[in-house]
Amino acid sequence: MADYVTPTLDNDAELPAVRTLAERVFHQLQRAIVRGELPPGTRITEPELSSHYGISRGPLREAMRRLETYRLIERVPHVGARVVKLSMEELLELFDVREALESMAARLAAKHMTPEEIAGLRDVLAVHERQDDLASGEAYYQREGDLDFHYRIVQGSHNRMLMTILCDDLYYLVRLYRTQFSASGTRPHQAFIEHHRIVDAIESGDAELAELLMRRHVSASRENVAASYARALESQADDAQPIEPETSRSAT
Amino acid sequence: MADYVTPTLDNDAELPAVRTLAERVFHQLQRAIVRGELPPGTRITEPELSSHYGISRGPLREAMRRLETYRLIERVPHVGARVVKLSMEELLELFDVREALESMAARLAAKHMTPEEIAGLRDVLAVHERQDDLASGEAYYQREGDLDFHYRIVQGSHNRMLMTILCDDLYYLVRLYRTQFSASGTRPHQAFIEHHRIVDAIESGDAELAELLMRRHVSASRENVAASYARALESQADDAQPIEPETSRSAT
DNA sequence: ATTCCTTTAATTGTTAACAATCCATGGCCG
DNA sequence: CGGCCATGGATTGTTAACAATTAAAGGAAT
Repeated sequence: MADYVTPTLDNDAELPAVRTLAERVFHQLQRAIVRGELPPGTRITEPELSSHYGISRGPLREAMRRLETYRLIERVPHVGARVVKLSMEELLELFDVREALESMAARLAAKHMTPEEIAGLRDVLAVHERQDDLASGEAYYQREGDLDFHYRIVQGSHNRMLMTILCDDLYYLVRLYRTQFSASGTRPHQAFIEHHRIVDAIESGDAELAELLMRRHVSASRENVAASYARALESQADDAQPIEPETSRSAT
Repeated sequence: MADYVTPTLDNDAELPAVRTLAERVFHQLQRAIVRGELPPGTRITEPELSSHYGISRGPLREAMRRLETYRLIERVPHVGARVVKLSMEELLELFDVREALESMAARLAAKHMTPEEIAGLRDVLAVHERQDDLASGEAYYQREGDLDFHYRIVQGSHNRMLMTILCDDLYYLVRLYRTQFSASGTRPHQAFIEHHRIVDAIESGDAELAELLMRRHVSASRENVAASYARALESQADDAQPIEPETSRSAT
């Protein structure tokens, strides 16, 4: 619950020292969901999973409850659980939350970040630039780097509650969105420029500016996603596939 | 997990239709903690509590895990759980988070709130005013009303994720802080004025202004708490009682 | 007397069996 | 032929016993 995830790619070595069966299975299930091995909407049944992972239902239920708190699955009493099915509306809502929290984080980071932390942030930017030179097409790793950048600023806020909400509670959800909507990681170059400006503002201790820039940065990212989604909808309208009935009640 | 708590005082009738033992015990424990019947730092031991509530350890563990997600208790694997002990630093951190999220909520509310919702908001203000006339000393219920005001605006944002985080995840924590720091509910009149201005901005659809005013409102509340805490520390310095050693590492 | 180790009691983690609830299938009646 | 009710299977909720880990108490050696 309080392990402040470090997002340095997901290496198989499960570093967070798993001390219990429930923890181990939680990590395995979490990875399976985020990677898409358990597609959204999949029914999760306790006997099946417990036998699959070779544990009994007790620890499995504990793992499931934890998945529920991270909003990766949804449970209904006496009925069951399913892998969460994300909608574009919810993704845009998440962007609003991130805009509010991360701009606050940038403001606080400008006040509280240490010189060492700022140096580390510059290093991250340097790595991005190098990767951008090598393979500007390989947007996947670069997006992981984007996460890294954002999380370092959150850490720099020195606000534990902010860290918990952004880097702990919402971490898996952000990654799940990324895989489910196939991570339309466009506008990488513009993002770089914005990152640099944010760091400059933080380094000069200009809290107001850092906040404003981060706010615009997240907002621009939101609009970018919304636009590319609208485009996808249009081009989809030409094809045969209509939207499946379950999601057709979206326009509330 | 998704029951959008209605904060209309805590009547004993447990309305959220408790369908399971774990749920019932969760509510009982939650209330006991928020009311201070289980003081901060109290060790929670499973055999003791399960026998006290007349259930077995299974459902109790589920209730405890839920308490953990609401940050009302803290667990350490193989060791145990304790009721969370709040510090002033964390309270101020919580205010920063609320400032970020609630100002965003006000902005969205100005865009999305329906006339009916706005009318309901005005009703809440009217009730406050009446209570203020009758008993301006009775700050307790009035503070509950303050919660009601804030939560209606969050509902008005029509952003489910915002609602979940503010009205669900952070709800109990806010109430716990209120009891633990004995709810220094000062400056009620000024708060009324600010509430009115916020509603005016929302009604006229001025998102920018609503956001700014809510931001200042929460920020002022934060400064008020910080100031009265500093005052309390001063007057305490004269008395015999020094701060207990555990919290003396506060000035980081 | 203090430090280290051993042992022991208590608590948490885990398991498997039991009970209650839900959902779907199939038959019955209108 | 369609809708309602009963029945069966499966799944979740709950329980109690078992295993593993931890922290503390007590004794031996330096």
